[in-house]
Amino acid sequence: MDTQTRLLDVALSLFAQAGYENVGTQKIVTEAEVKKPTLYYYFGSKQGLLAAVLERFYGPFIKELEQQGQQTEDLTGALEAMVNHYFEAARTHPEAYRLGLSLMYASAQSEGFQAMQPYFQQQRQLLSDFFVAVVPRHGNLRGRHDFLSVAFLGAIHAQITAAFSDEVALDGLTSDHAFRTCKQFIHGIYAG
Amino acid sequence: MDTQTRLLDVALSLFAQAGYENVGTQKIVTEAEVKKPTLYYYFGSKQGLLAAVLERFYGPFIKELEQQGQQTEDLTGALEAMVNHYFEAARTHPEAYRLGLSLMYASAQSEGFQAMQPYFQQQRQLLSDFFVAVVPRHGNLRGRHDFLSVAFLGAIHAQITAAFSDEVALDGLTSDHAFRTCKQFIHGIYAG
DNA sequence: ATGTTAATATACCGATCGGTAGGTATATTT
DNA sequence: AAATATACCTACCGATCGGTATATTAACAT
Repeated sequence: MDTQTRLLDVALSLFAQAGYENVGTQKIVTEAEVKKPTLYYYFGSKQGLLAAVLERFYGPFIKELEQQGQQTEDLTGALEAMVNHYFEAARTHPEAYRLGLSLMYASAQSEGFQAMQPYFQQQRQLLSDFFVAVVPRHGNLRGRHDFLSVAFLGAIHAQITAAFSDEVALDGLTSDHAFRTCKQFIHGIYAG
Repeated sequence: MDTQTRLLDVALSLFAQAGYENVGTQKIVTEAEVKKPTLYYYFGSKQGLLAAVLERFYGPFIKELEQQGQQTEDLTGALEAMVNHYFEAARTHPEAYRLGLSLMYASAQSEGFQAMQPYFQQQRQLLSDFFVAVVPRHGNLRGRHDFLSVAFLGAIHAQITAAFSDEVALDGLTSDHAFRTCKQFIHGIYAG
């Protein structure tokens, strides 16, 4: 494996485990078996390294999510597909997803938040656009697309966070779980 | 105002603005107009200071939440009361709430997460117990209390996070907003 | 007046932080 | 063969980190 990739892998792993601010560049290069200037040769700064780590995961993730948002005829189907997309990403790349989550909720001034913010806003915008596009077919959603996109993303994050916190219960993020999460969102708590 | 309180106020403010890991003890004592050993005289360590900051806010917060969870006859009313409790806390003590949120989603190994975890788990337990207690009156919730408590807390956090991120739109966390959040949770997206 | 304790300050510690100046071996291009 | 670019290295920087040994002051009880 080449040096760049090794640095990215190590950085992702350490950032996810201990938090971006708690991982020194020295620890990263030691574990990647290179010296410090090599890190700065490839990524320019610690921030640059974080940006590269995030782009590698969230770039493709959001691109795919965008395509699923196009399908606006079948509301239930589209929502379920999106939840599945999130769950699968969290299940197959838990470190990257966990890191992203922690950065989303970090303080607004922090380097970490600023690196993550673009991806977070893209998701919100994308979901908001989706609910707007869906309005013609579901008139009773009118004027609530912002509220709903926030609620939808919150519902997904909550389930993923819970899966993360219960040891390694990542296997719980199945398509069945996605179905229930989606159904709860659409029909409320009385729709078992 | 006495020295302890001044340290707690300054620490809360700085931790919330920049993140716990990004605030040095020197900055705290400078802003509180004391010297470093004074901080260590009262709180023993930086962690101890954080613990005291969190306890001052989340101690009373959870105690009140616990009382509201007792009322299990009126499901809708109780849920709405709890959402209102969260919203009011976030509106009146935005710094404390924001800090707590950021620590909840921090890496599990980090000092910050470990200081916040007890309060987070108490909330989850409390809500789970509530949904269990409610089952006799709402049989169709059976077996879903864990799922529902996660979803409910997620719904609340999502709305508060959104309010935090849109500049100072804290005023949006009204009882009307709480009503809508609660209704969405209970009846799903089709219940305008 | 004196001893005691609580509450501060001065001055410092070793460790680590992110980052860089400058050099070198190797491969590629001209 | 000369020039250039790539991919690393050794050795070091000033600043800041969390934390402390020790001295001093203020308040109060005896």
